[in-house]
Amino acid sequence: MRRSDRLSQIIEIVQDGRLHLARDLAARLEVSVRTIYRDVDTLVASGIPIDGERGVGYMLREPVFLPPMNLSLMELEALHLGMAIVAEAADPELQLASVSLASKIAKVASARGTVPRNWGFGVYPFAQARAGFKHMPKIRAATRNRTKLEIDYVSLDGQASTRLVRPLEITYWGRVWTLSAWCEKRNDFRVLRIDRMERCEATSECFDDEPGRNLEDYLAQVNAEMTGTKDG
Amino acid sequence: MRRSDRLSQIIEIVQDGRLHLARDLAARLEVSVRTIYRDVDTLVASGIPIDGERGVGYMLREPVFLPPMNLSLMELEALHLGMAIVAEAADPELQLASVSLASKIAKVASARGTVPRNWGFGVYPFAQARAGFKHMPKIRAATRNRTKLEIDYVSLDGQASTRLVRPLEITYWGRVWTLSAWCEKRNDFRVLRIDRMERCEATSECFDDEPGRNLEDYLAQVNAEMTGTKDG
DNA sequence: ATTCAACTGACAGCTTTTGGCAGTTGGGGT
DNA sequence: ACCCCAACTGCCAAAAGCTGTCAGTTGAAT
Repeated sequence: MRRSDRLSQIIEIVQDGRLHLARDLAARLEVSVRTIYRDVDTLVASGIPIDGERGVGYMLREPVFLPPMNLSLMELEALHLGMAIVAEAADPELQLASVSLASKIAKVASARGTVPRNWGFGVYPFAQARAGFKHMPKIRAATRNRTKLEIDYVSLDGQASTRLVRPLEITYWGRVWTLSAWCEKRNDFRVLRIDRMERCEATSECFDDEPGRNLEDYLAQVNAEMTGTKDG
Repeated sequence: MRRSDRLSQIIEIVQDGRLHLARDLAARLEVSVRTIYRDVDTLVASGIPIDGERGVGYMLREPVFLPPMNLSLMELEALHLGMAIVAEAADPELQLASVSLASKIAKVASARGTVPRNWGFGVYPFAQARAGFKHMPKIRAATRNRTKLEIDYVSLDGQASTRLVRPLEITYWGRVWTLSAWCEKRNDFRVLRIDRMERCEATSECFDDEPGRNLEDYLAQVNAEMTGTKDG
């Protein structure tokens, strides 16, 4: 058995929440006690929270260990969404857990361009991630297929409007999903909160990657705003 | 630098989505090219999706890599619940992603006692994970505090009943949450689906760890059923 | 004070990893 | 058809890391 396999095995054994003696682990894995001490050392050094107490034994503090894993973008999104929902819907204990898990993941999966970086915007603490979530499939499909959307929207100050937009990018803000779009009505870029959309219909109207109205230019504009004159 | 550290570093480097030559990696990590080839082999063998093309270079196919992590039981539960909800509520693409993520996690975090192993039972495909979820805090608390619960229950065939139970273990079946409990009415162990509970109240009545009526004996009984005479 | 079991340091022997070398393979360009 | 590039493969000796044994020390509980 390779060393690395043995290390995972130690984790698996210790994971049951009960006490384990180095002696027993040694017997089970057919190595010397000394080696177990060294292995435990290695594991602790790489962040696995094994508590050892003299005269007592070993125990894993946090009972579940997630080995390295690959996620598709979609899976990461599902995870974020799930945590967002649980954070609001479930009982306080689970809320805490989902928030802490989300932050663990966020800390770790911040590869450029995959998870939207949190710009300085305020996060809207009152919104529900679930609200208006029913529109997501349509919006996602329209964004992919480059078809325009017709949206009944109610802005935060209660103003209702109907607009035709070119969906560019869906962004998740921690608790709120937004759609960055080119608004044909205002003839400008707009960020629409998905939970404020009363109605959302796909149209048969397609749109092209017109300069000045595409995602790239939108992002460029946002970046300019962030680095340039910072005026309300 | 240890080998395992080098492996993680390779992942980190390759994660940027751009092309990398073995030669460059070798220079950066101060090892020979030969070693890089071997390392990439190791990584691919352990499931990290690195694409290598002759004459081109290396790239990571899936852009998000989750390094090893420690989760509390509660966090794992939040994750499972979140995936269960997303699997039902969201659009098809996200559904797929949440299911595949859930199975990845399940495959990996299947330590005895932490995540309930999937016995041969049928999984109820029609239920909603969210249904009856409002009872979860009470049930969880009662399970921890060893206080009995009074439950209005409607079985699958429509039979309504009110029972006093000792909550022993909450189990997640992929789409349904159940409570394994000692039922004072039937004087036997019962598995109650949480989404079929109409009402669920904590009582002030505590219970002790009586042999024959505790979790250990319940699990033993289930195990006996699984390994012994397999009769409907 | 004794016991228990986690820990530590040292050293010889063993296993794995590494670098270098000499190839092969597949794709793209000329 | 030819060449070039860079991923890949097999082989071997040297280097590095891992392991077991042994002889201790430490901290906590009894």
